[in-house]
Amino acid sequence: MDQNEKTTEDKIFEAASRIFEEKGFTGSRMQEIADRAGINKALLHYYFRTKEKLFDAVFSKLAGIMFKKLFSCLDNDLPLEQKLAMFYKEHIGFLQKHPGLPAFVFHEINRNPERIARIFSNEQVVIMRKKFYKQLDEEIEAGVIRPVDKMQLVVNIVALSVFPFAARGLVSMILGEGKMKFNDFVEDRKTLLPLFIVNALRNP
Amino acid sequence: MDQNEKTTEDKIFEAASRIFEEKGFTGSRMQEIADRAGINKALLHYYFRTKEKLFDAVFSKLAGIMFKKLFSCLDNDLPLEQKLAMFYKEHIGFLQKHPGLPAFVFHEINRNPERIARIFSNEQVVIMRKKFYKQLDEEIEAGVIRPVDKMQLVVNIVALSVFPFAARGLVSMILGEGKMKFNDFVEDRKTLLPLFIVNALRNP
DNA sequence: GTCTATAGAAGGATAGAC
DNA sequence: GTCTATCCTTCTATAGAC
Repeated sequence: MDQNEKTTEDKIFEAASRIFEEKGFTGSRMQEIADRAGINKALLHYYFRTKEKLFDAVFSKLAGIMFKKLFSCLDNDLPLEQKLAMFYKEHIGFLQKHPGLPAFVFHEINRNPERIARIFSNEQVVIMRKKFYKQLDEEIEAGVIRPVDKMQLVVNIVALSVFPFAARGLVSMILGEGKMKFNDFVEDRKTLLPLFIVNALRNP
Repeated sequence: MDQNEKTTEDKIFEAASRIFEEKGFTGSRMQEIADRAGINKALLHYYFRTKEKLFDAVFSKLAGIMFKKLFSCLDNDLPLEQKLAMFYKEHIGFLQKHPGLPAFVFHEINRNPERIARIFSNEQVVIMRKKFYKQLDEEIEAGVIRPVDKMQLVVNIVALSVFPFAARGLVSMILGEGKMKFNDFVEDRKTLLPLFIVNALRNP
């Protein structure tokens, strides 16, 4: 396929992804999606019968990307310290490319909690958790880190990378004008956060 | 005023707060607000001419409550360790009573960044920051904690209390069914997080 | 597959009686 | 202040020509 010859379906899907991610389901208009895709409304309905179905397709894709990235960043055989360094580098890098994703996903999950269950097969979580918990247990056993509640730790780790993006309107404002300051701020976190966590876990 | 004799304006305001917080501006319907308030649509417009104005009133109030609480929790003369213990106890306690507030505020700020500037006078932030930064500098000077980027630390502290609420649909799902598990989970954080932060800041 | 035109429903807002 | 009735715009969705 030629690079510049996207199918109409792809153009629609990309347009819808941007609009939905930016404005949410209820804030988005089919007309605006059609305009951005460079076609008319009727064609939207020809490809994806309803707004709901179009949204479903987009949300599944975007939420899928987000979770897949999260898990893949934690799924390797590095020792904890390197794993954290790798995680924050990769994960914050990903979020820099999709800064609106967390707030979008969180908002839409609140609007319709059932939706997520379809996408987010618990198996992925269970497997990832099992593996990562095992690693933590071993490092606790070996005395590398102090004993901790593992679920709480996972939430802490993720919170520290995701939160600034979920709240980026606020964080940006406090940091001062311009996208650049926000980007520098999260860039720094790629190296600061692994240290922060490792320190928090160090045995006394 | 009698306890059971709320004014109509109050009934509208309370109904609107619940609906807007749950569904956001674009997802909320004036009809639904009227129904919950036990009146009809026309009366909504009599009190708050437009949906936009009604939303403005609600958002200012709710966002104001959220920030005021955040700042007041950090504004005391306790030494760092006690301050953190107090902060998480108070702040998580507050969020337990308003679990939908963070996602709501973050979403609406993205939808309309100018709105927040009107509410969120930078003065509050500047004053709070100055005072808290001074305390951190003193504790660094005294060797109680290691040198850190203070802005990054503030974001970390807030991220750890707020994130589980912003993402509570997800966190709840991972924890398993039922509100109770989520509530237990965040309840534990009131005592775990101060330790986590203090450890992360300890001098080697 | 793609368009124009339009049906049909929903939602915000107002007029006017009481 | 509060209600009923209704206007008018906006939006999703479809019909039908090409």
